[in-house]
Amino acid sequence: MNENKEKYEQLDEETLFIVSQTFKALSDPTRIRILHLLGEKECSVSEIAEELSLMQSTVSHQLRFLKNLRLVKFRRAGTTLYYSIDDEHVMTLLHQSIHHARHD
Amino acid sequence: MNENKEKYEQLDEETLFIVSQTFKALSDPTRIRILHLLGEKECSVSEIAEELSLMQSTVSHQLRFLKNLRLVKFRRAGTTLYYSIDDEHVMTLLHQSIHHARHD
DNA sequence: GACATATATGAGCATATATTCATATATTGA
DNA sequence: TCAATATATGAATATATGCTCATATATGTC
Repeated sequence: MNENKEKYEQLDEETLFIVSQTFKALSDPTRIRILHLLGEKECSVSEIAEELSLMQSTVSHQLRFLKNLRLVKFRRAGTTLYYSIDDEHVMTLLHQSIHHARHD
Repeated sequence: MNENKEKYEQLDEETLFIVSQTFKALSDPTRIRILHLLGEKECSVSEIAEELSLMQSTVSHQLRFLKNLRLVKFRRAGTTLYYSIDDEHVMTLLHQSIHHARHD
C-alpha cells in the first residue's frame, strides 16, 4: 500500500544554470591559471599576459568572461586596469579542487 | 636592493589538467543532473533516463564519461547495471555550488 | 589635437562537445 | 539456441568554445 520509493526532487532550471556556468568558468586551463594568479595578487591585463605567457587578446577575452560571471572585478589607474578576485566562494572551490588533485 | 615582488608559483601541468577535467565534468547540465540524482540513490541506466527524461543513449554516453573520471561506479545485477557515486569529494564541490547558487 | 600606451572587441578558424540514430554486445530464461 | 531485455558504442551532425589577428576604444601626455 505504502510505496517505498521517495520522489526525487529535481534541481530547478535556474540553479542548474548557475551551477553549470560556475563550473564552466573553472573548466578551462587558461581561466584556472588567471584565477589562480589573481588569487595571489591583483594584476593588470598585461601583467597577467606576461606572467602566464598569453596573448593580451586572449587574456582580455577571458577576463570579460570572468567579469560577466562576477568572478573578477577591476579598478582603473590611468590606462591600466587592475583585476582582482570578486567571488571568494568560487576561489574556495578552486583551491579545494587543487588540493584534492595534488593529494591523490 | 631587495625586490619586493615575490615570484608567482605557477600551477603545474598535471594539477591543471586534473582540476580542469574535474570541473569540466561538472560544467554540463546533463551530467550535473545525473550526479545529483545518483547522490540521492543508486540507479540503473534506464531509471536515470526515465527520471531525468533523457535518452538511454545520452545517459550511457555521459556515464561513460563520468566513469572514466572515476566519479561514478557500477555493480551488475543480471542485465541491469546500477550506478552510484564514486567520488565524494567531487560531490562535495557540487553540493557546495548548489547551496551557493541558491543562497545569493 | 596628435600621439603613445593599455585594453577591448569582432571576425574567422580550428577544435571540442553533446545529442541522436542505428546497431552491437551482454545477460537471462525458455 | 533463440528471444527478450538492458546497456554500450560508433558515426553523423549541430553547436559551443578558445585562440589569433586586425582593429577599435579609452586614457594620459605633450
